[in-house]
Amino acid sequence: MAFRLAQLGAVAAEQFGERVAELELSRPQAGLLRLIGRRPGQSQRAVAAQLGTPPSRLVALLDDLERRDLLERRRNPDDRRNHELHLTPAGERTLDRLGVVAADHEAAVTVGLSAAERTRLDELLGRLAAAHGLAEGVHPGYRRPD
Amino acid sequence: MAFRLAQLGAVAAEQFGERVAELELSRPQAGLLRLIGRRPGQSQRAVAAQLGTPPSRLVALLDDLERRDLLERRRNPDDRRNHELHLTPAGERTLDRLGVVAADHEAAVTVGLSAAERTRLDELLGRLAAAHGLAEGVHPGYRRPD
DNA sequence: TATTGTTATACTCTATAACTATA
DNA sequence: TATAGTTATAGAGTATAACAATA
Repeated sequence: MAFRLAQLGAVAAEQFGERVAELELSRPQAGLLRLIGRRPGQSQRAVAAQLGTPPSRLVALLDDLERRDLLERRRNPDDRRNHELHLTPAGERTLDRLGVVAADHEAAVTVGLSAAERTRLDELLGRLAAAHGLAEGVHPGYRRPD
Repeated sequence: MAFRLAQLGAVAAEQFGERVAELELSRPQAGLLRLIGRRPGQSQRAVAAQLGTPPSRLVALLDDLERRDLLERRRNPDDRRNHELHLTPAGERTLDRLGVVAADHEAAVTVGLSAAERTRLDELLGRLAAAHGLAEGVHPGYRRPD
C-alpha cells in the first residue's frame, strides 16, 4: 500500500509535469505561481520558508519566470533588501490556465472511480496527509534534506 | 486529490528511502534486490526491460551490490554475453531484512487508519493502479523518459 | 553584526551514445 | 551483423557556503 502510494504519486507527478510543460512551466514553477498568486507580495525568504526549501533554489526558478514576464520582483521601499513577489497580468493569465490544466489532470488521475469513490478516497487521503503533517498545497519535494 | 497522491507518494518514497538507507541501500537497489530475489537468473537486459530502464543504469547499482557481496553476476555458459543475476546468501539475508523494513514502513505510512479503512484504501488504490497500467512491484521512477 | 538575495561550486542521478566481447 | 553489458560524457536539479547590498 505504501508502495502503491509511491507508484501512484509518481504517476500523478509525472503526468502533471507533462501537462504544465505545455505552459512551459516546470512543476516547481507551477507551484510557485500558485503560491504567489494566492498571496502576493511575499519575500523570497518567506516563500522559501513556507516550502521548506533553501532560498537559493528559488533564484533560478524566479529568474526564468521574471524573464518571461510572468512575475515581478519589486523592491520593498521600507526594507530594500526584500523583493516583493507579484504576478504580472500575463502571470495571472498563466495561473488561470494552470487551473484548467489542474482540473483536467485531476480527472485523468482519478479516472475509473465513481463520484462516491472519489469522495471516499479523498477523505482517506486527507486523513493520511494530516497524519503526516502535510501542509495544504506544499509538495514535500521542495523540502531540504533533514 | 491528484496533488494529495503526489504529496503522499513523495512522503512514502522519502521515508522508505530513509529506512533502506539503514541497510545501506538506495531505493532503486532495494527494488533490484527484491526483483532478483523473486526471480533469480535473469539477465541484466531482462531486468532492465521489466523496469523500463536503460540497461546502463543498472550497471552502477549492480556493481555496488556485487562489490558488497550481496549479489553475483554469473556468466551464462550457453551465451557468454549474458550475466545471470543471483543473490548471495548475504543478499538473501538483506532481502529478509528488507521485508521487515517494508512492513514497518507500511505501518508507518498508513498510521491512523483502522483495519477497515486500510482495506478500503488498498482497494481504491488498486483500482487506480490498474487504471494507470502500473505493473505490480515496478516503480514508475525506473521508467525512461517517453 | 544580522539579514536578503545571489553567485560559485560541487554532487547526485540519469540518459545517450560509443565501445567491447561475444554470438 | 547483431546483441549483452560497459564506459564516457553531458545535462538537469539541487544543496552548501561564500558573497554583496542593505539594515
